[in-house]
Amino acid sequence: MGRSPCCEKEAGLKKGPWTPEEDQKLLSHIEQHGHGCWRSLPAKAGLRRCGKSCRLRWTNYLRPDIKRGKFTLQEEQSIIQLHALLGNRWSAIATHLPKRTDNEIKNYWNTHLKKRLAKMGIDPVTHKPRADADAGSGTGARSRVAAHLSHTAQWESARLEAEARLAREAKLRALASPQPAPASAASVLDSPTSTLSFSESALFGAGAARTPVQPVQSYGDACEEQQRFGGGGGETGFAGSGITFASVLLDCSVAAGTEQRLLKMAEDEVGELEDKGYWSSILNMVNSSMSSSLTSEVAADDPEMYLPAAAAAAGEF
DNA sequence: AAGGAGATCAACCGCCGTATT
DNA sequence: AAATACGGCGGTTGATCTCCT
Repeated sequence: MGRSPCCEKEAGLKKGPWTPEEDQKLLSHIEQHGHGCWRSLPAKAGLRRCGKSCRLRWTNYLRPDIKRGKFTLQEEQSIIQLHALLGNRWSAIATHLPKRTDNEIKNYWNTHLKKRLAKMGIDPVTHKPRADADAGSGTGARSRVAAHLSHTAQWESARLEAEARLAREAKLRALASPQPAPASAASVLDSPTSTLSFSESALFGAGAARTPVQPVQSYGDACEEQQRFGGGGGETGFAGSGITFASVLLDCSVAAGTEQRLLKMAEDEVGELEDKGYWSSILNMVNSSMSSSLTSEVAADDPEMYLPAAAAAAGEF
């Protein structure tokens, strides 16, 4: 025998949109008793819904700490950056967007951002410029940026490796230290809908508070730039997200004190690159390409100058 | 004003990892 | 160790809304 069921499966449960009456029942029940076991909640609350439906309604709509309405530019930037870093891990992305649900972010990505990136010539899945987006481009800055983009595949594999490594380390740390993470830290890191563990959140920097990602370079600028170049020019937009992607990755490594290992890993990953300046050189390239057309808030030429900013920003990530 | 097309978003579905027995 | 429940996640659907002709 496995675990005993907390409630029996029931036929004839209601589906579809929730009525205000149902919302009220669910809301008042949770306010009074908490949700407890979702499976048994509908019966207790007098609802003819399955527990799953109740949980979804609560987490995506009824929770008081949910922000609704239009996404701000900064939120858009954060989503794009985080998507480049994490892929379709909506709950993980939601962890870094206070008061936004994973469902809302997912919907916004699918209906708005994906299309916008595609319009800018960026593949929304890989965050790399589409092959056809280069056709007809010829300006110096854009060519230079395009030349740098071959590194993105290396970035991608290095990123995945780094993520896995940091997750492993976080898990080991959690196992090594018997005392649980402070409740405050855990709670700040939780998103309204995500149950992402503290150890997983540690991916983004040990002890980092959960605040929105502070973009180093404005996605808005990239959009403007894209408009200036016209619809086909995706490279600039990509460079815009690329530099923040770089900063995000560096932020993680600096904050977690793993930059040396990350550098080593990157070297292994990109065999043809020989020295530890790999990440710095990428940053340099991206920065220099950006500096030709965009005003960057980071040191454009010297990656060493960039690092303190990254370390400072790590606290925000 | 009517109808069609596209956009939006709440909700469902199926799968997976973890907890429990 | 195996079986099962449960909660959570990401993908998808379909009802509704908005815009265009």
